[in-house]
Amino acid sequence: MTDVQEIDGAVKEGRRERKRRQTRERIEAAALALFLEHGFDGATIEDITEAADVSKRSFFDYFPSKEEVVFAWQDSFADELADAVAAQPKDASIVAVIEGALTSALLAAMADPQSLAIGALIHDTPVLSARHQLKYAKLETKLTDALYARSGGGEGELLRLRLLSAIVVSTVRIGGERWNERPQDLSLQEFAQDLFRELWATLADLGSLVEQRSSRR
Amino acid sequence: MTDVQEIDGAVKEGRRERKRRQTRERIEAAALALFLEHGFDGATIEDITEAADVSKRSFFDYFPSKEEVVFAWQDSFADELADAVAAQPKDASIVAVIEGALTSALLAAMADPQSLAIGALIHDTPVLSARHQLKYAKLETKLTDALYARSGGGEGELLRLRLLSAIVVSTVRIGGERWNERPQDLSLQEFAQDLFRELWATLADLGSLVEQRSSRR
DNA sequence: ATTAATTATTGCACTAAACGCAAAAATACA
DNA sequence: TGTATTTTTGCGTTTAGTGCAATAATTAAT
Repeated sequence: MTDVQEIDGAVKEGRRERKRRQTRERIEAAALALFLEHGFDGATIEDITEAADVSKRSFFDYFPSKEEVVFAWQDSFADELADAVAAQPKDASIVAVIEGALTSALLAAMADPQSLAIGALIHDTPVLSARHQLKYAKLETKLTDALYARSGGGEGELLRLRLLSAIVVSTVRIGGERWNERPQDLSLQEFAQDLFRELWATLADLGSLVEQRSSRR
Repeated sequence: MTDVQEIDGAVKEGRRERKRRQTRERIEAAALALFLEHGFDGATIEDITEAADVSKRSFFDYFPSKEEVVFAWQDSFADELADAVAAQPKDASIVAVIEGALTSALLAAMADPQSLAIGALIHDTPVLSARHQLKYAKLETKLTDALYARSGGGEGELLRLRLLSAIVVSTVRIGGERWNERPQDLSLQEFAQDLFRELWATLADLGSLVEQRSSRR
């Protein structure tokens, strides 16, 4: 008789997969702990592999670089956001879609209590900051794709959706920065509400400013 | 008799400063040429220093890292933009200020014929892409500061200006990507005009969308 | 259970980036 | 000319990251 097999249509993880996942988690945990204690540059890969009890060489079998360990935990955010966009009611306006999807994705992502400490680590490690910005760029393209797939307009729509995505992602980024800086007297949910309120208000103001301008011509 | 001295209040560069500048330029030119020929990773610092005829160690006396050579040439853009913002007429609307300042700063920056090739280099070198995003982040804060200094509103204005800056910088970034991708049948000036027209139109649309939404409540 | 095929882990050697330090060379100045 | 200052260099060291081949663990087949 073979080991473990399908149960509900999906293949269950055997010893191999399980061990691999455990090792990966061990490395990740050791790395984050050391980074938070000694800073990103203050912890070498050897320190990490020693703490996780694997060879230095194996580290690179699990993560392509030292930086990636830091960002691995939030790799799924963009996909979750895209799913949340697709899950919004079909007749909702684009504004409502964004606010709904973003809020739910954000609440899910910020559930991790470590996220604040990691945010601080990223904030004061230049190379991590740079890498972090890339995340936002990817998030932006994913969001654009999700919105485009939704309201399947023509190609002319693409630039606008791209701009809209950029605006939304920027809002998230700026909101994140504020959230990390300020003493939080608000719940995350309230915070997100306020942030979006401010965003929509700003857009409304800008919109009317622009209207004035073009009508004056 | 001493060497060279003041002429119009400013100290002129002596042999030392001149040589240092020349060496810096030599390294920069050699590096860019090699990067464009063999890719960023395909050219080692030794290759560069050999071509520039300086010791490997000296490289780091001029540039803190290999990456910085690529970005050194555009270090001044953010400052030029800030200056351009300050130089706009006092009574201009914020929309006009941004369009005017951005256009003039962009035209100046894109004058360098190498900028396109460098853009391509950055585009397909992940570590450079990441670093490049940081540039936009810095640009954003500088723009926010410049706008804030201009229309010296209260602190409540800050978040809005930050959002606006983010929107504008995103527009520039997306525009830059388009500019690099597409075959350019337009002059940069026309291109910038079209881009801003699209931005303002998008903002106007969004603005009215948001108005509808909040009035429906 | 034994064996064969996969896959994971490791050790070792190697390249290249980046830093510290002190000697040597170039430059400025008196 | 001589002396102080700054620049350049050489050398050694650390660390990230890769390639490769040997070894160990796991799975699958007989």
